[in-house]
Amino acid sequence: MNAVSDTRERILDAARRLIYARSYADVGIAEICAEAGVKKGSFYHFFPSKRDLTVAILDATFADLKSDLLDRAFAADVSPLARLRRLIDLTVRSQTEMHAQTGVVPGCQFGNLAAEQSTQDEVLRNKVAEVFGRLAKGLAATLTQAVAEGEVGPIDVAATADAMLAYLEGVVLIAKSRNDPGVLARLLPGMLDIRIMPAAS
Amino acid sequence: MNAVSDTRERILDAARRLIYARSYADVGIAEICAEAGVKKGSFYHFFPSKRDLTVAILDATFADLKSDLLDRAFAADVSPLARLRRLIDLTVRSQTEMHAQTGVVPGCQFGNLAAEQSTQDEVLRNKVAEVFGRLAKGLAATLTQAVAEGEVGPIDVAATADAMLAYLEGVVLIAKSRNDPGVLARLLPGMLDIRIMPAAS
DNA sequence: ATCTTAGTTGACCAGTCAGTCAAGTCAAGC
DNA sequence: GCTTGACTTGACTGACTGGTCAACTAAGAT
Repeated sequence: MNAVSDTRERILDAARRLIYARSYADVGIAEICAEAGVKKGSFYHFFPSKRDLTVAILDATFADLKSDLLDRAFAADVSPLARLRRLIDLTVRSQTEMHAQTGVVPGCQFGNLAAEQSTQDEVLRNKVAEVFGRLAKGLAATLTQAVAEGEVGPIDVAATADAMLAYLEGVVLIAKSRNDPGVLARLLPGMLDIRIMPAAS
Repeated sequence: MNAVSDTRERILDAARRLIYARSYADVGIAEICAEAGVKKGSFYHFFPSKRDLTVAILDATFADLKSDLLDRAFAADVSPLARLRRLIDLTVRSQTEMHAQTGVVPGCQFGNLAAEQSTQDEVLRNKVAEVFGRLAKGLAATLTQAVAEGEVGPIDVAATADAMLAYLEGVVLIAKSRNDPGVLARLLPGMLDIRIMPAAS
């Protein structure tokens, strides 16, 4: 037995791959264990339940998304709007690559789970909402800078961030339903023009 | 035995309600039958498989959406843009009502299924894509009129229709993940400002 | 050497899954 | 009355579900 076991990590990775490629309900514990090369009892040693595993997946997925895509997109070497452009490019590239490798547009892990589980599992719904909140916050921070730098006129920053996130999720979903990554390249740049104005008072 | 059996209809209605409230995978044939008041053998008399049932659900759902919402929204008594506004209002109202009745924002039946099944069931993916295509087509027809009547400047009509649909789906998904119908009222009107320009040539 | 603890296993549990099928019922048509 | 076809049932199939648990293993500490 190794000094540090990597079993938990193997389970998490296997589950992430399988669930992302298919869906939460379609992937069972037995399959995850087979993929990770462990037995079920080990699974339950590390994760009290399937739901707990999924919460851990969401955290790990967000952490990876942040280091692999968001931090790159939002690096301050370019203007705020250029960062949003870069976010779009990286997203298009990511989904396109996955399509090239697997034959399917997998969609967004968070959006997929939200659509599938929100009405049935309050813990998972809340967790996804939390992740969505973080994503929107990152967008809002960039928009705030864009406004301060005069790249963007006066807008409701929080609402615009939410709207951009919604648009991103929607475009990814349509691309997934058509299994055509070309949809992303065609529609996602439109995200840059989304503006929600402050309410008239 | 009645001259005309309503069993098929009862099965379809029961399945629609259950799957819309939860998810495709979370609702089993046994439960659908119990809800419809029939036995499993009857189910398989009318539907060869769960997937076939779901295709029928998509058709019935679209037909109802068309008569209950789309036809009203797109009635020609107002200008094209006003029709889009009406579509937004009706959508907000519909999801808000369902939230009031059930405590959850159920999202879009088509989007939910796309997210859950697209990578696993090619038949269902295709069917949803087809329905999305019809929805986009309706939007495109209205946009074409808006352009013709000078309400909207020159745009890529098909792309703008797709973008609007994507935005609608995304907003509904965010509202579902937050279980807050207020998101719809706040963000959905932004759909009116979405424009995808013709590619520069 | 013994104890402790983290990790692992295999067998089990009760329930559920989509689908199958022989047999039965009923109403309409001849 | 008999036949037919639409519809319905109850029991079944083999597989699978998330989760449980007693027993075991191995490494580190004492």
